[in-house]
Amino acid sequence: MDKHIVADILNEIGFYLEWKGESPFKTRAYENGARAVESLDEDLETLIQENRLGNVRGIGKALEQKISELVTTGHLKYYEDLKAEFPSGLFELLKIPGLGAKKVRALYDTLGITTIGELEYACRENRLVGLPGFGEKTQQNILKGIAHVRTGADRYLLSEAGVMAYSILKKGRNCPQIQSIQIAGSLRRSRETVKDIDILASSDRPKDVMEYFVSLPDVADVTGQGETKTSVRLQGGIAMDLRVVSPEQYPYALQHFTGSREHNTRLRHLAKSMGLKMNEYGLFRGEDGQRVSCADEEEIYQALGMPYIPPELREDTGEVEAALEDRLPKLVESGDLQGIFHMHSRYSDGSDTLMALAEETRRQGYHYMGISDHSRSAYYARGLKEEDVIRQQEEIDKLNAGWDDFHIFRGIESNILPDGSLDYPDDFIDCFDFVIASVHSNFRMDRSSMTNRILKALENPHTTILGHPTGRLLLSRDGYELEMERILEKAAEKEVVIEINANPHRLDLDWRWCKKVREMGIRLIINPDAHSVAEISNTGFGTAVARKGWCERKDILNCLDTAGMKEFLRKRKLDYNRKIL
DNA sequence: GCCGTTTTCGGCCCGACTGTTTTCAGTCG
Repeated sequence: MDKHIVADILNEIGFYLEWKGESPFKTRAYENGARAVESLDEDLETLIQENRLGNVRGIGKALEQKISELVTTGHLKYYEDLKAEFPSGLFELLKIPGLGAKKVRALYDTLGITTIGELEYACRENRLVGLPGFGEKTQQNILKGIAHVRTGADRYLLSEAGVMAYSILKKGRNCPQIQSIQIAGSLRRSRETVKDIDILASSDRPKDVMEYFVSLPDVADVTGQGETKTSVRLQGGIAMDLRVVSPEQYPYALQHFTGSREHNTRLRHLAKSMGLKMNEYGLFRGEDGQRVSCADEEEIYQALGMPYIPPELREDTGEVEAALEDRLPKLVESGDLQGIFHMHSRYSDGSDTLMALAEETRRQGYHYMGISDHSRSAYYARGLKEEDVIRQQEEIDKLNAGWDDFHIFRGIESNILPDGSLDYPDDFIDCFDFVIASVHSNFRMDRSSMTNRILKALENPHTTILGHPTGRLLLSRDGYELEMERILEKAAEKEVVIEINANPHRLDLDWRWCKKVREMGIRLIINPDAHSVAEISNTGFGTAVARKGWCERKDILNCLDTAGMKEFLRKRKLDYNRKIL
């Protein structure tokens, strides 16, 4: 059972318990449990089988038992009994911004509302006005909220949100009252999708700054405005929060608003145990309330007895413990990448020539690129027939002869056919320097068939890289069902490299798995999956994923220099030829 | 319901903003 479903059910239980007037700490325990499950970086079923679920922070005996029952049997009696006490639909109402358990209950108790449709009707009939705790404004906001929920756009790709955020940031830098300004929140942590944009600024004149922002043409609607915080919705539909603090408060506020909430909660607990109080305005000594002076985030972490934790790691997945024990990874950086693989040219479905791709890649400071157009069965993408491959390789050889500081590797993105075989016969496929094996068809196989299909591709000695391992498209398509642990074990055994596909719609492998992959000694490669010159810069999103996945330079194959990469690929082919002899 | 160098009971992170209220509950992050 998918962990997101389990988390939803725990949240739903929390909602019912709150409704019933249970202890707020108990309802929070369910919500914390839901978050803990949501952010697991291991397979839930494995954790249960190995009896390790109870070790997860936030999951105690009771939740362990309930989650186990739910996952192993597909049912949870406690939940089903509880749910039966309530009309269906109530939980859906929580999706509307501004509605929580208390207000939903009030709507039900007074007007009998159980669905979003009924709620909308009641608002249009003006029935909410006059209810205790409700008024004209609340009713309007609920209608707006319903409209927004119906658009379905509650999350945005990192790339999309990033573009909008940078545009705002740029304008903010033109505001003379602003001293410092920076993107915070999940965007700064490079989450693959974000719900909103958080911008933090420092100024001695916060009011002017607020006014400057709400008057920007990007702002479609102001949803809240206070002395230090303004909330707006931008033209593109995404919500943005702007916080303004004083220059002295800025480092603390940056740390605070970068989050994650879970990371900050951990830090505040730790601070408390050290006799300190921590909030967005500072780190304060308990005895005299004096601020511990910190010039930047680094000094805040130092004051808490640990080295600086980069934003990408601040997800409460062990980074605080690692920092305290001084075993944080030295994260890979964009400048560490020496070259990029997985590029499509006009030979298949790319829009630029080999020459154009090579020139731009070289211009961006890389020393090599790996061309991998689609293989022959990819009709939809004009996959290469054998004679096309030969033609392309001749062109590559010619181009390579013209450079001494750049190299094009000759590869292919081979479809993994439904039976797990690759797309060209063995005696032909040997002509490539590398092969990226990817699934592009028959996504709806059952878990075990899909796993076996990919395992077979990994067994194939020609497979150098496993491309976009889950096939997910963020916000539109879940990845195919597969047993990732078995895939990874096989990749480790066969020394197959796992791709971090940097296309912002994919970001696949997910960062939550990357940590495990590197612990297993498997190498990852950050690939743009570029179909044009413009998409070469996607690579940066892949680097962000690698950083979120705790990866160091040594974990990433394309940190090898040209000679190292040539040697790596040559050795793999040698090993293969030895095996077939 | 969870958790623990204050450890098996007794706490549980912290603050901003809104809308309704006339001092604060609810929601959000």
